[in-house]
Amino acid sequence: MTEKLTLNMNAYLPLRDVVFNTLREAILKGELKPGERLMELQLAARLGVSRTPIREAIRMLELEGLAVTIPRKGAQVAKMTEKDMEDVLQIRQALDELAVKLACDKITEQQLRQLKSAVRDFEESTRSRDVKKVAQADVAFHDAIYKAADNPKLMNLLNNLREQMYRYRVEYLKDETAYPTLIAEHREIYEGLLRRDKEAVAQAMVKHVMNQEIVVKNIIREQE
Amino acid sequence: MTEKLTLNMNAYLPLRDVVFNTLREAILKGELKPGERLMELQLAARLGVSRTPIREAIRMLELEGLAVTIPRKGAQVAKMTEKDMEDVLQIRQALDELAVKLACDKITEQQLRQLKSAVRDFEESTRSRDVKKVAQADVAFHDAIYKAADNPKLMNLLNNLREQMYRYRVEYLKDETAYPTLIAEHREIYEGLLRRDKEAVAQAMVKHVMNQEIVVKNIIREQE
DNA sequence: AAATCATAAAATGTATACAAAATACAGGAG
DNA sequence: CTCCTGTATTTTGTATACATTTTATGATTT
Repeated sequence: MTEKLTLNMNAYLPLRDVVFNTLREAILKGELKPGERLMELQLAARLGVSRTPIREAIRMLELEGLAVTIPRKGAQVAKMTEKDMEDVLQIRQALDELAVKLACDKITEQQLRQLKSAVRDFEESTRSRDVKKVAQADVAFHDAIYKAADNPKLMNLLNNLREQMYRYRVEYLKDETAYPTLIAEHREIYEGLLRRDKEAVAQAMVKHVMNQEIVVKNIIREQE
Repeated sequence: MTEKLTLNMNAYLPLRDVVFNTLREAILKGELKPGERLMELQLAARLGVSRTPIREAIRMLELEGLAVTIPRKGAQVAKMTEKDMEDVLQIRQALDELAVKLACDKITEQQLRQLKSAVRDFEESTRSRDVKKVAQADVAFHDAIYKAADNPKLMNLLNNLREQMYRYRVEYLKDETAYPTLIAEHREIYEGLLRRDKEAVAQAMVKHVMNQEIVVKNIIREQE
């Protein structure tokens, strides 16, 4: 529990949002560890604000599944067991399949071009050896598909699910031997969308998520 | 905006939770209408509490998608357009399909018996002509499947999606001519699970949700 | 009559104070 | 030494006060 947290003071955004973003980042980066208590007074002192915005930010973290609070006992950073991860990945698989199927019907020519360059950017990023960059490029690829699916609620859910496994995903992307497979899968998905071959893209996406599942589960097992 | 709201004072539950439940009910029952502003001071006065628990309850309503807040402008009851409803139903379809497939693998003998009686209860409820009862029995049927799927996060999501269309669902269940179809579909799903025929249950469930989609969309169109 | 601006009223944002509950801790009993 | 138990401390829950922003009002101008 280091003294790292600092607010990214954006004059106008309500403090609860600034605090929320700060805590969210800290949780995703692992600075606040799973199971760690989120004590209002302490956080308030560290961030130099009152308890009010802290409390509201915590309610918002619950919304994202990043914190769990027990009445009159306080909040802690959400823990994630292997089973939890399996559960999340099952859902992601179903929703990613849905997203790519919807995208198949609705994607525009322009969005196809954007997706193509996202595929290319991802390939390039893997050559940079910068895991953070790789992760970002991967997010961009999937976001392009989500946008094409034209279902904001679905996009929201998927972003949220992705966030819940962020920490493990970063670990996952450190394994450079996986890059060729990932690149190939991205290409396959892109080409399926280009041909608007719904069955093919659905299958490719399911495979893509399934591969992640296997690796991520291994990572969790190793950690224990 | 009637003076209806009253707190169900449960001595121990934090006020934010009591307020949350109260407002949630009011929104689902239609006492607080889509687009209506949720003003803290006013709600606080009506419910006889301070603004603090109101504010936290509003944050929690956002979590459920029942309220939307704009910084420095306040919260309002979430509106739902036909497109929103379509989006929700697409997601529901995918996740209900997932749930029933998972249930196919995991459902126990005991849970099968419970599901059977849920099917029977639903049939009986339709004879009662009490829409509220019918809705409850329908919820019980689906919950039995969700429980069998053994994925709490999935159950959570599905309950949440169901909640978001509660008002329309009740309208939907007022149409008695739909009952025979519903009963037949429930039976079909149950029998598929009994045979553990994954393809059959998935198909039956997709059909079931699709039928709802058609009817609910008609209802929305009529309202406009 | 419509538009604009100044001012007043009301609403949200934040901090703080006090109450109630949970936790930690020390001392004593067994 | 372990287990209670009661007290002190910490933490959460709630109300309230004040600051800031938004919204409403109404007079004034065109």
